[in-house]
This record gives sequence, C-alpha cells and structure tokens, in this order.
Amino acid sequence: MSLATTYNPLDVEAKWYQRWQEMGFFKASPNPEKQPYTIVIPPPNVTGVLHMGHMLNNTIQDVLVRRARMQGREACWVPGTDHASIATETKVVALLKEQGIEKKDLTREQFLAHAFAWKEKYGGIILEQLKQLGASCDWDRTRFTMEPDLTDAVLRAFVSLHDKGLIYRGVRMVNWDPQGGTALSDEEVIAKNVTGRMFHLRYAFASNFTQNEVPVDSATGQPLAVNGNAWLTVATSRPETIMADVAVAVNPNDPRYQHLIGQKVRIPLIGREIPVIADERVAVDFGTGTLKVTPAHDLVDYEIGQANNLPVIDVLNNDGTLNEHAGPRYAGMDRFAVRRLIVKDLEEAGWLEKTEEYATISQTSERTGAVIEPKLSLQWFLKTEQLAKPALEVVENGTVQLHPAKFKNLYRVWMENPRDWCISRQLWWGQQIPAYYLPDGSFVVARTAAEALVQARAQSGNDALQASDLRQDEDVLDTWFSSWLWPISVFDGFKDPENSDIKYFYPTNDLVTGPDILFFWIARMIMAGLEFRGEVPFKNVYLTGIVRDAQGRKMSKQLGNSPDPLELIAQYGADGVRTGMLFSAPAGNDLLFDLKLVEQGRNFSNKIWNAFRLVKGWEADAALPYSNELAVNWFEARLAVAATEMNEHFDKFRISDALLTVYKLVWDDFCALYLEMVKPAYQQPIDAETLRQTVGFFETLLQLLHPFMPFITEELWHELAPRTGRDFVCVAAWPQLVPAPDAAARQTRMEWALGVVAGVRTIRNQKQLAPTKALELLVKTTQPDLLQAYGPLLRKLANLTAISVAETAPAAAVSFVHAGAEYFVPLEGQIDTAAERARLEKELDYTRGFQESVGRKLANEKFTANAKPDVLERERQKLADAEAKIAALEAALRAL
RNA sequence: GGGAUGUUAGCUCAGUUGGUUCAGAGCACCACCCUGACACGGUGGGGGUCACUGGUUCGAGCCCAGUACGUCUCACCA
Repeated sequence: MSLATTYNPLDVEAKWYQRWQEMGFFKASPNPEKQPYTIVIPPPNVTGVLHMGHMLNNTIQDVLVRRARMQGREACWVPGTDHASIATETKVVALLKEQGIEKKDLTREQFLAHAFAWKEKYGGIILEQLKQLGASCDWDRTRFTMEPDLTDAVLRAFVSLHDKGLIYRGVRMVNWDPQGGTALSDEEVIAKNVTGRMFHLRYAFASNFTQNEVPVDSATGQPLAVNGNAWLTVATSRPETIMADVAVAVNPNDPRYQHLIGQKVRIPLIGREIPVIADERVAVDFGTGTLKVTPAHDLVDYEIGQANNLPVIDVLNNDGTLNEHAGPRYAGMDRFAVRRLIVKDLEEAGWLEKTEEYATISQTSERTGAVIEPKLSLQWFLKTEQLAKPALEVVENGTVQLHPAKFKNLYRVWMENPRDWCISRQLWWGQQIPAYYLPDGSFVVARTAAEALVQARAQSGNDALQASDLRQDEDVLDTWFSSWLWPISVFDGFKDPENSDIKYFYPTNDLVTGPDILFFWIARMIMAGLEFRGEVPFKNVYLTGIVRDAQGRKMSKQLGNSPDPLELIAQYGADGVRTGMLFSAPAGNDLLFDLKLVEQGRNFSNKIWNAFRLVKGWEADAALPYSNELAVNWFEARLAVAATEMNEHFDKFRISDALLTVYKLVWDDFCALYLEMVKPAYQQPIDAETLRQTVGFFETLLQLLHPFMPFITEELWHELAPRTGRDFVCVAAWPQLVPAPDAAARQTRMEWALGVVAGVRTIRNQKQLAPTKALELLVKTTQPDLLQAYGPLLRKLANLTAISVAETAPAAAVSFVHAGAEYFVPLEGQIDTAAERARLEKELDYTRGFQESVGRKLANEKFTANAKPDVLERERQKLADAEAKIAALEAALRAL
C-alpha cells in the first residue's frame, strides 16, 4: 500500500487552511436565507503571543463556529486585537529605553508615532498563530480597538454617557500605581495575603508636654507619664505617612479613650499638633483602638476627614517618592526607603513602642505588580449602578446564560453592589478623553474638536473663542472602555447603528472566555449592549478554566512549564493538539494540561487515518451478494444514537463530552467492531453494497469529527471520493440523524452477539491461546435462530471454525453462560476440571446472592407499594434473568 | 472575615428529576498478542466501603444537617 502507516499532519494542514480561505468559507455576510451565528473573539493584546490559554479558548470557539457553519448557519467569527493600553505602553517604553530614548523626552505625538510603528511591525502576530490552530475566523473583519472606527465608537459612547450624566469628573480616592504612574480601576488591583509589620507609635499629649520629646524618669530611664496619660499609642503599617496625619481617631464607645476625645497630641518627630477625635469607623478591637487619620492616603481616613472637616495633606508624589510636605529629610526619597529610615528615626527618638508582624493584605497592580497607593486624585468616572441593574436582570432571567451556571452567583454579588468605574488613565496609548477645557477652567465634552469649539462658545457666551484656546484632557481611557463596546463596535454599530451587519449579526450567540474577566469585560459588555443597543450582546457565555500543568500549577514564563503552542502543533498536528486540549476541558474547570492527552489526540488522528487506509484498500466485486446487513443495520443505529447524544452535549456546552462521544463512536464502534465485522479476508474483494454503506458511514463520521479535527477530516473527505466545486467537509451539512424506531433493539441484539464474542475471547485469554488459533463453539440454547443469524459474524469476530447447537454438554470443554444459554469451547487436553468448577461456582455464588437481594426487595411490601411500575418491572426482570442464569450455571456444573 | 463551590478508581473527571445486572469514562497499570489498516495498535483483566458523621426514605453517590480538608471569589480593619 502506498499510504504511510502513520498520519503526517504537516503534509496536509497548511494546504487545507489555504484552500478554505481561497474558497471563502470563513467569510460571512448578512444572508436572509440563513440564520446567523456569531462569535466575537475576546481580542488578545496586540502585543501578545499565543499561549495555552488562547489555544483552549480559540479551539472551543472554532468548534462552535465550524459546527454552526455545517448546520447551515451564516457563521461569523470576528477576530481582532486589543490595544491593551497599560501593557502596550509599558512594552513600548521599555523598547524605546533599549534604544536610548526616554518617554519623558518625547512629545505625545512622537511617542504615539513610535507606538503605532511598533504595532504595525509586531502587533497581531497572535492572529497569524491562530491560523495554524485552524481558527476559521472571517479575517476580512479583523478589528483593532484603537483603529479609527473603533476609537470613534469609544468617543461616541463617552459623549453619550456624559450627556446622560453617567460620566463625571471629580476628586476621589483612587488606586494609584506609582510604577505605571496611573490610576487603576478596582478590578485592576489584586489583593495578596502578606505578612506585614505594624508599628506602634507614641503620640504625646500636647497639653502635657511643651516640647517634642519624651519625658524620661532619670532614675529608671522609663518614659514618664503625666496624669496617667503621657501619650496615645497608635498602630500603623505605614509610618512614612505620619507627616500627613491630621488627627487621631478613637471609637466614641471605647471606654479606654472616651475621656481623651478633644485633647491634642503631637505627631512624633515633627511635633505638629493634631486633635483626638471620635469616629464610629474606628475598630475597638484592632491594633490599639486608635487610628491615625491621613485623609490623602486612605479611603476610610478620607471619609473620617470629610466628616470632621479635617484638612488633607498629601505627602506622596505620583512616582511613589515623598514630596516637600514630608520635610527635607525625607522629601524625594522612595516611600519604602522612607519607611525604613523613619522607623529608625522614631526608634532612636523613643517614639516607637514596638513592632509586630501580622497577617494583612497588600493591594498590588495587576499589570506592574507595584504596591498600590490609595490616592486622592482628579479622575473621570462612570456611574455603574444604573447600568448594572438591567445587566443583572438579563442574567437572572436567563436572557444571557452563563456556562457553567455557578458563575451566576459570582456575577450577582458584583452587580448588586457596583462601584463607580474609574475610566481615566494617565497614559498616552489609548483613546484620549474627549473633554476640552476652556480658558476659565470649565470644560465641554464632544466627539471632535470642532464640535467642542461650538459648545465652548455657547457655554461661555464668547464667540471669539478659537480652537487653540481649548485644551483637550491629557488622559486616555481605560482599555476596557473600548473592549466593552466590542460586540457592537466590530459591526460599526456606533457609527452606523442601522447598518445591515449589526442588524443581522447582533446580538451575537456565544462568547467564550475566562472567568477572570467576568467583571472586567463580560458584565460591562452586557451593560454596554443594553445601554447602546437595548439588547444583550450575546446569549451564552462559555467560561473556560485556566490551563495548568499536570501538577496543577498555573502556566507561567517564570516556571517555564508552558509548552510552546506552535511547537506542539508542529509535533502533534493541530488536530491532535485541539483534541488533546478538549479531552479534559469541562466548562469552568481548570484544565490540567498533560502531553499524554495531546498524544492521545495524535493517536486518534492516526487511528482515523488507518481506518481510511483499510477502507481505501477494498475492492468491490459486483458479483458478491450483500452479506453484512446485520453489521450495517447495527452501525446505522449506533451512529444515529451517538450523533443525537453529541448534539445534546453541544446544546449543553459540554464540548469535551461531545468529543468523547464521537471518539468512542469512531474508535470502539466503527474501528474495533464495525470494520472488523465487515472486513473481507486478506486481498479478498468486498460486496458493493457493504462498501457503499461503509464509505457513507465514514463520510458521516468525518462530518461529526470536523469541528474538532478540521484538517484530517478535510483531507480524508477528499481522499474518500472525488470532490468538485464546494464539496468540502468544512461546509458539508451537519448530519441530521434520527435513530430508527428499532435502534434500541438492533443494539440489544448486537450486544448479545458481542457478549458471545467476549466469552470466547475471555477463554482464549485465560487459556493463553493465540488469536490466530481458530476454535469451535457448541451452544445449548433455546434460540437457535438467533445463533444461526449471527453465525457468520460470530465466526469472524471470535475466530471460530464452526458453531453448532448442542443438546448436552460436550466432554472436555470450557464453558460460559451468557443470556440464559450455555456455551462450550472444546479444548481437548487443556481442561482443568477443578479450576473450571471453582470458576463456575464463584459465579453461581454471586448470582445467587444477587437473586436473593432482588428477591428480598420484591418481597418488601413497602417497596412494591411505593415503587413506580417501571422500576418494579425492571426488578422482576432482574430476578427472572438471575434465575435463568442460575439454572444454566447449575447445568454447566453438572456437566463437568 | 463574608459568599460560592468542591471532595467518586493511581491521575483527570462524568454520574441528568433518588430506583436496571456488584458505581462509569479517558489515561495509567497488569497479562497475552508484531493476527496482512493501525504497536501512535489488538484482546482480556485488576482497581472504588462515592471525604467523615448523623438524618429523611421501601430505596441515597444523588436530598437535609453538621464536621474536616481544598478551590474560587469578594472585603476600607489602620
């Protein structure tokens, strides 16, 4: 045979991907004749390269899209990339630095020119990589969140929300990333459990001491108290912020401190007087029960400060160093260096009572990893409450379904208590906020500078205002402020709300992404969809797990435990990798990536390839009668049942179950059983009808397999028969198979026959007989017709010379009991009577025990009174079967 | 600290409204087999008191309560 014994994916994959594109199979356009099926890709970072998470995610999307396409729907998978403002800006800044260029030396325009040049050159590599995976995206629709049309969508959305009063500008406590030099949303901050140090500082009472020093008993050297109170001990984890203190707060209900409220204390080292105030927000049981209030650097402190009309002193610069308010000794130093220094200073001056370790959480930037500073800052915010309400409702009422449904709870928790979204970022790479400031400091919001000027003139009453008098806000918008519009903006739904694409493809059908961006992205897309289109953006959200290594560790560059996806594809083929990933990827569960599974996927490709080689080698002989009706009828039924099962799995988004169903159908039923049943002897021809049926089955299997394994199925589709025009499995009709009314009966009969085969094979194995050694079978049965009908099939599968009905048990034979009949394989000289007896007795014992337990159940009046009729019937059948088996076993024992 | 969720074979997981013949799959494992499609293979086999304790029921892997351990997630305790 000329075909290689092992399948080589490299030979075929690139070829077919190119052919599909040439044929335009992935292109989608509104077609009223067809039902649309739409997926928008979760746009990967434009700077990104393909990792295992993308592989899983995009494999699932491709499976869904390919199946929908075969189902005759207008399948549209929109690809694209995200400008990822912080990530990309960080990368570009670093690259420029390597070239000796500092960002601070560049103008905004120069920097953006560099960034765009870089994006043009290296951006979007990831999309090319997706093609190797087989992703059937409509590449003509590729979008980028910072391209002009999508930027326009962002600006329109901003203006609209601002005009509705949902976007506002104000000073609020925000999460400040000193390394990135920008504000972050709450979602971009990660809380980490760490061991922190708590410093207990002494704040001396101003009334007791006129000088800023600790009075000490000259004899003992111990600090001296006056009137029982020399100082208040205040615990803090951030001693570097004492210069920003404006009060010490205690709980008004705390008996320890009630009498001290209204007193004044001095900040250690610097001696500034601050009041002791009362506030319910102070926890009595934490630390010392006293709280130093630094409104500029803590949210609670800020609230306390507001409530008590306290001033705000900000001692931090945007880059994390301390400013002039910290005093000359500390100004200009990094916050952590100051912490070390000031602790030493406090200790030397006697203001540090003690230091203790405690478990706390550290808020860090998702992107830079820097410790976040709560910082009062002038930023832009989006009010989310009004948007969140309907977005929660559509998930609650099932208009949008999350798979698995357990994520509904998580979604609810967040959406019931939404906080305003800080949308401004102090970066350059992104959409610049369309707010324009007038010379008097007021501002207008407009999509273009020209519109802004018109508004500004109206607002100020000054018609002489010129464009050059207006200054646009320097900040850009959060990346997610563009991605949340993605399902709408990719179809130009902002620029042209009534265009045919958006009307046809929106709302999209399924979204496939990770639960880590449930709030970042999914929730916000739902809000945007409802706000701007009045319709949800998608109906189903399939949440994938995280790809971990076999030990359950997250894949990371540092650990080096992530395989290179492209190398995997080169080694195992895209089909093998796709199936390997899907084998263990139930929705919402983390996937423990194991190379073994990819091997299994590759082996599956090889199995299919070899089944093809077998069938391809058959020669039909028109003179031969059709001799495989039983096998064909059985497999036809089996195929319909399995296809139905697959569809059910798909409907429930149980993709790996759907794959496993077709895997077993192909490997176990088609290859191991069906092909073995119909396979002619070596170099013998096959009858034409069997060949025709078999090729038909093969084609159906290729169709069912295609969404999972697009390449090998396309290759074999074309090998199996001459194809012309658009006859590709890629666009073949998804099989509509309905199990025949007698499908169950066909399967039951075949299972009976396979039970006989298994009985003979077991004897063969027990007696260590070579599979090539043909055996004889004698049967004591009440159904000789059935035996007669399946005779040829049994002879072939069990390698039997003859099957005959026996009235009595033959001497020197090994026996087994199956479905109430006794089977004997004569094995002269190889019979161990004692062992045979033991084996039969063991089985008899078990069956009697079983019979007894079923009998007890049926004798129980409560059971017979309460059980449903079908359950009762089944139990009676079980009893009857057991009794028949016992009779047969007893007979076999007697015969020994 | 709150909430959610999980604990079923060596590993990764199914197990639908409680009811078929000792609880299933894949991988791994053991034995035999290079049988003229495939050793990336074939045939057969071993392996689980369904985390623990108690309850409801004629009947519980499935329902209820508690315990232990794990995971995820939220959270302004300085």
